Amino acid sequence: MTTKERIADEALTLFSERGYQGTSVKNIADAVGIRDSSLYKHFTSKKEIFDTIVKEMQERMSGLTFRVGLPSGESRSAEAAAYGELTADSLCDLSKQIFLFYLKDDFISRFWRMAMMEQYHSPEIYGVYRKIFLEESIVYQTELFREMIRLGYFHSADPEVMAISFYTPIFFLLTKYMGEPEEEETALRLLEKQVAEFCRIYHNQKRLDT
Amino acid sequence: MTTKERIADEALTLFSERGYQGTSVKNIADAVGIRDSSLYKHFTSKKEIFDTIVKEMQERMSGLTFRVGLPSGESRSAEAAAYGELTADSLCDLSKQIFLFYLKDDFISRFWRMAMMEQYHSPEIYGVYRKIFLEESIVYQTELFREMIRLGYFHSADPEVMAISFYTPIFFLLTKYMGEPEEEETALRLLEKQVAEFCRIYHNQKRLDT
DNA sequence: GTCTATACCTGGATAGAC
DNA sequence: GTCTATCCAGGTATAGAC
Repeated sequence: MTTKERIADEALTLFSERGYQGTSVKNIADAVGIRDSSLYKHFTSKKEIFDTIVKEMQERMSGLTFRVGLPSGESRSAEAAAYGELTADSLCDLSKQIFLFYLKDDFISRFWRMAMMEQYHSPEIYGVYRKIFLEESIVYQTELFREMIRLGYFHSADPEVMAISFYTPIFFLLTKYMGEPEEEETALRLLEKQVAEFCRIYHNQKRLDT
Repeated sequence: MTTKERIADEALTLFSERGYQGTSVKNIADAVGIRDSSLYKHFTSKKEIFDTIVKEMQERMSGLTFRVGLPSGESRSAEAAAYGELTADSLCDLSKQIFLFYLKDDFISRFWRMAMMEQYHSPEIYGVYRKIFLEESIVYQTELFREMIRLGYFHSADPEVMAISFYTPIFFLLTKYMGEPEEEETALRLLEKQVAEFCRIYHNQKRLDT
């Protein structure tokens, strides 16, 4: 890890804990173990460190067609088919994986926290935050459920309603337990109950026998 | 409105737009139309202004047993009975009222925005924010659905799952459309669909005929 | 590429006249 | 209770030696 990378990394940690304005260049330099003035050999300004972090997140998110847990490169109908093979139990596991990915991935979780705090201070982070956590997930899952219904894996229903029903509890629990890692078990138990109910309502058991 | 109240009011507006640290005492004084030094005749510090706002919110929230739209003073089973009389349509109206209350009430919406940004900077606001927007709503609605199931207004189901299913879309849509007031119609349309589906799943139509 | 030293500014807060 | 004047701390950023 180069010094430049270490600066960005420590900055993200501090930004996610104290906010952008609550973090001084000296705080970052201290965390890295250099003098604040030395930091300007790597970045021209504090703002540039912030921008670099945002850019890094954008790249990670476009590289990773994650969204719902699958590697990129596959077509939506291929993904839908893969999901369709899932039993209710493994759909539950999947939701937990998504939940824990956002909660535990060092970069993502720190970025989420920072973005939540800073979304109204810069138009750029406002856009990135909303795109990733509020819009793309819903759009993507809507298309996925639409496809899965078409293929007969789920009962016929409004796919957008399904996407919102599936995603909003995950979103809520992430928001709620992001600040309380020790309550992770509680969150997972609640999530489990929600997904079980979701499956009870929408999942087409019969399709599994064909 | 006294000068002291105007200071707190303008401060809340600025805090909700730029954050606590992003707002200077001079910014607040300018908005009120006095010099920054004069402000210290009303508050001993910037922090005290912030604390006053938090306290005000706490008082509003305890005075108003709002939570789901009913005036305080009635017992839970009385409330449940009142809700039970609702048709699916009026339950939908109710959810919109809750949504619009949080979104449109000047004080609440500014406070929400500020709290979202500042939750990790002061333990006190962390507590208040989570209590109001993440915990109390769920706890309260869980008890309410439990009662309504007992009275036969809803099908038998896990009341906590119902509360989460009912509240998390509202929470998500609030988070999403808080920054985009011009998209209010979109949000209401989505909310309507969610509540209709919720009623389709859980509401006991037969009970309405008794 | 790191250091010391420093310039420059803004922000929070106080003193004291009116 | 508002003003002017002022203090002091801390923050961003630059210059120049090593």
